[in-house]
Amino acid sequence: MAQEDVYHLDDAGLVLGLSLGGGGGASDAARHGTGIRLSMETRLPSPCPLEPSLTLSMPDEATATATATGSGGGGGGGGTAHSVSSLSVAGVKRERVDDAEGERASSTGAAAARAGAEDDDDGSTRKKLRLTKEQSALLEDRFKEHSTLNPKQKVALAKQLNLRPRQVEVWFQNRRARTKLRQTEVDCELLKRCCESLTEENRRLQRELQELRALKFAPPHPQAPPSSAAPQAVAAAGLVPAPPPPPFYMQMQLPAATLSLCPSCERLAGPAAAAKAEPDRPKAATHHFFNPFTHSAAC
DNA sequence: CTGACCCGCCTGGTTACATCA
DNA sequence: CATGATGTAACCAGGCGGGTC
Repeated sequence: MAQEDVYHLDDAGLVLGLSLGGGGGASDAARHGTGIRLSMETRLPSPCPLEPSLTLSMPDEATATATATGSGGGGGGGGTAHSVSSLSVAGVKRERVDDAEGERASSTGAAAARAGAEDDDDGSTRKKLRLTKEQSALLEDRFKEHSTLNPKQKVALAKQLNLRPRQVEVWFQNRRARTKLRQTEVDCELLKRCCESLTEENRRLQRELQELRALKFAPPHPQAPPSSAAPQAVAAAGLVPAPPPPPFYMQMQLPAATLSLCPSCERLAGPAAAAKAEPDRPKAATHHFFNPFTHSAAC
């Protein structure tokens, strides 16, 4: 699924581009975000008050756009087809992973917790653990500090929470996914509003262009009052000093790449906060996950 | 130096289960 | 009490980067 719409209005010097993409064979684009991009630029005379240059994209746009030519099928290619068959081997694989975790986790606490978690497991159905409020609160606190954990931190946190390291790992994975989902929802809403604004702006410019053409080819009539539908042109001639209000994309003044949502307080973080670099990420965390908590200035 | 292999971690997507209205 | 909606722990396949040989 990929869609790209580019609107050209050359006579007015306006170029609008909106591309919505995501999965559809671009494996990394699908894996590293929704691939939603919106760009807009105008080509107007420099003294013109309408000089917006807006680019909206997902936080990890560099990765998404740079590698969007990969072969298809990646990501959630698992689907239901494999899931059915994988049920029979899930236990085996999980056991292998847990064994590895157990070896890495030298603490007896983790082993004890693991044994306790599997005590009542009959092997046919997976028991769903419900984390306590205290466990969730501590996990949230750590997630706000860092959205990823290195192995040492993971084991230490698991020990502290009396959980298996694997459980801590899964919790962080799910937490990142939830954060990203909410961020995507926010971005989509923003893009929707922006698109509506641009559509309206496009209509207005089309009308203005028609008016200008009508004025150009109309016979000269010095007594004629200025047309209200071509305010900018007439204003440029010094006749009416009232330009229309700036469109939505100009009111925002924020590149979407720097907009982020803090799931805790549901507020957007500004560009200055997003400009900071996350200092000490774990070694393998090279997937450009944007952590709104370490960057956010909104909360 | 380069390629194959392994390992650990990541992601998006899915499933299963608990909880609640 | 039954049921659908929702949240989330647990899982999967596949990809990537780093280390080793």
